[in-house]
Amino acid sequence: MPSSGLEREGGRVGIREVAEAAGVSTTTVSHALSGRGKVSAATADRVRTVAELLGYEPNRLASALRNRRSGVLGFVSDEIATTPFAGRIVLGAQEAASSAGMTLMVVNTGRDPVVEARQIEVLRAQQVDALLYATMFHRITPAPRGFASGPVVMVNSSDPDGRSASIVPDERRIGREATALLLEAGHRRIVHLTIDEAVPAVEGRSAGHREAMVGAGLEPVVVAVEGPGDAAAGRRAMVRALAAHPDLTAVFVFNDPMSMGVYQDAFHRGRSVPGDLSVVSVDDLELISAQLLPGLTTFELPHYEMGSWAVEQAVNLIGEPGRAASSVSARCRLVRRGSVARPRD
Amino acid sequence: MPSSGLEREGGRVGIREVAEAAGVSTTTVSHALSGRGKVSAATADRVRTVAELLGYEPNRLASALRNRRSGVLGFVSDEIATTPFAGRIVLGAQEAASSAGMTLMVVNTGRDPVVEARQIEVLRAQQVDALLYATMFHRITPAPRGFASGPVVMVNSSDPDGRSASIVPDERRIGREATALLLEAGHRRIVHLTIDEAVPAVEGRSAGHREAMVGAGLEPVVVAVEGPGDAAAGRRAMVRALAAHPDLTAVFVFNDPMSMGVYQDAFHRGRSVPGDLSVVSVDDLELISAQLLPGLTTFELPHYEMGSWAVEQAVNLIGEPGRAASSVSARCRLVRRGSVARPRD
DNA sequence: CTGAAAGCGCTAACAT
DNA sequence: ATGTTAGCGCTTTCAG
Repeated sequence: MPSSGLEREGGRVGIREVAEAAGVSTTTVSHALSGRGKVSAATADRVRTVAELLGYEPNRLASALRNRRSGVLGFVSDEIATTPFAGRIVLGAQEAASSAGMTLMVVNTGRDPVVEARQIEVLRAQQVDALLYATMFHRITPAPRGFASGPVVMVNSSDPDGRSASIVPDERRIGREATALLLEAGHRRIVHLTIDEAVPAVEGRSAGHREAMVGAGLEPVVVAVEGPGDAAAGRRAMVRALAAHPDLTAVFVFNDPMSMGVYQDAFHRGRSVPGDLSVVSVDDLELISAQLLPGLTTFELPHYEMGSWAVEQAVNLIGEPGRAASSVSARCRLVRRGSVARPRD
Repeated sequence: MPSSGLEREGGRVGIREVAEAAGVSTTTVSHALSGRGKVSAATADRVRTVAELLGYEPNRLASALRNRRSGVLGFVSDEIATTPFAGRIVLGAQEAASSAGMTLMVVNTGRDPVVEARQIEVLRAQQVDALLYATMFHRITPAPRGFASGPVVMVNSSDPDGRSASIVPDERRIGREATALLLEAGHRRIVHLTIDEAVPAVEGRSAGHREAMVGAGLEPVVVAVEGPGDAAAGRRAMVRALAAHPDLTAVFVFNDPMSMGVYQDAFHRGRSVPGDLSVVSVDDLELISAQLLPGLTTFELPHYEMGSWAVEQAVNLIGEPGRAASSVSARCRLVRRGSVARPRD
């Protein structure tokens, strides 16, 4: 920050210039600045002052080359532009990396295996110390091939054979807790609106729902429509649900876009949320959940936390080859807005 | 990709191992692989084959150190987690960088000047060749201080004194074209719904709207409510607009979240979109625009294009100190969905 | 057309 | 406590 005017006396100032100006060797400068070797407090101080005065800034490339450690984490994501999910993961990763003195190098694969391979190669060439492999939707997918130079941790996806560290949302728990919320509000005629894809998010939430219903002595009813899980799917699901169960009072919806469709259907029928229909959802896409009227009560997917956990994990694993790779399910926070109430009857 | 099994004969394979295996010097390998020096076709071929066989991968850090060019672009964004905008900019930047053989190092400032300064320092220490400075909302803001080692290009924001290269959306044109669209559909009683913030997006769109209205011999009417520009603001604006102009047939809305509020208001009044009310908007946040019923006709903000343009610009500027920094306004594409129709009367 | 050698900026044995 | 020195892996004069 201080612009002493002394900076850059005819060229970039490196450790050598500092050494010269302080009247010591480069070794001493290195030691003084890193605090590693033994340097007298006096010289250390002088070196630091001189360095600051000269506006010295270490060249991390040079030290990376020497240390065989770049201080850079490779972040590969399958998709970055469609939802704010990617941003939340990146942000979490970003901030954790920053606290660990590391930086993120971000690449995107667009879910193309060829691009993925090429991008991982780029990251490897940049000597990244670890690889974060993030997917925007919870999936089970093999860990990326071709990165052997350090730990790999998967974010929002997991390895079929659980060999890589990974963190995913606890889907089943979401299902249980969402249903419990409705149950506690006094609902009995609850239906779960979802899509029929064989992915962990669908299966987990559904399983959790069934579990909670059965636990309450109720018959679970699940309406699964063809995906993708958007507002149109939500409308279709609602139509089918009401056809079969005209007296339902609450729905647990797979995700926020579908919930938006549920609201649309309710409006068209002149039924009010939450007066005539309570809804709990999953995602907390604020663009939807906070803008809907009434606000949507929904479980936040823990993208930020998954990103930061993954970085912490990766950082701990760097340099410890055989460390146990832990796989974690993250609990999801409920964001209460206005879409759940006691049933009328 | 080929796993010959010969790779890593007891350690990382570098240019030296390749040289040895091919029976030439490291110089020749370097020349052969980069195509720069003069090497006979035969040796060049042999070197390439051997390199591939050994699974050789250049260490970009080493070459960066030597070349004083890292091949890395610093990407600093003010906010990355709330909208998909950031993702689109990053994606555009990402892909352009990739085609130019460069990589992106992403940092986030959370709009905190202290964090910003620190992050830029980190980027500088990583020897990034250029800096991209992106904001998620179009603003006028001074170019970042403290980066003198290469070009800076601003994305979605511009320098008050226009010294840095920058690209922003052509807001005024959006205003003109949106209004023209409504005019062409036959509307006359049009109101512009916006917020009262002194930012280029608000002012530009509004100016364009007035221009188009005046050009059509109509009196422009603008309803600006207090921000932020969310669904609630859209509802408030709609209430005020209808109070003053009960017979309006179309609205040009500042952004998609506000348009969502406009839809909500219309539903509550039992008026249909686009039957009773046409709406044109700006953003193309697909989470909203494609999920509303009917789909929202809206101008897409050119985030992807801005990201890629910025990278191309930066790449061209690297190594050309005194090059002219161009500032550009990007035209925005209209995405037609179902929210505009001819007026009833 | 090919190779020897210097050096990018930093760190860490190994002296002193 | 401080300095000498040898590299990290690559590129590039400059000689041959």
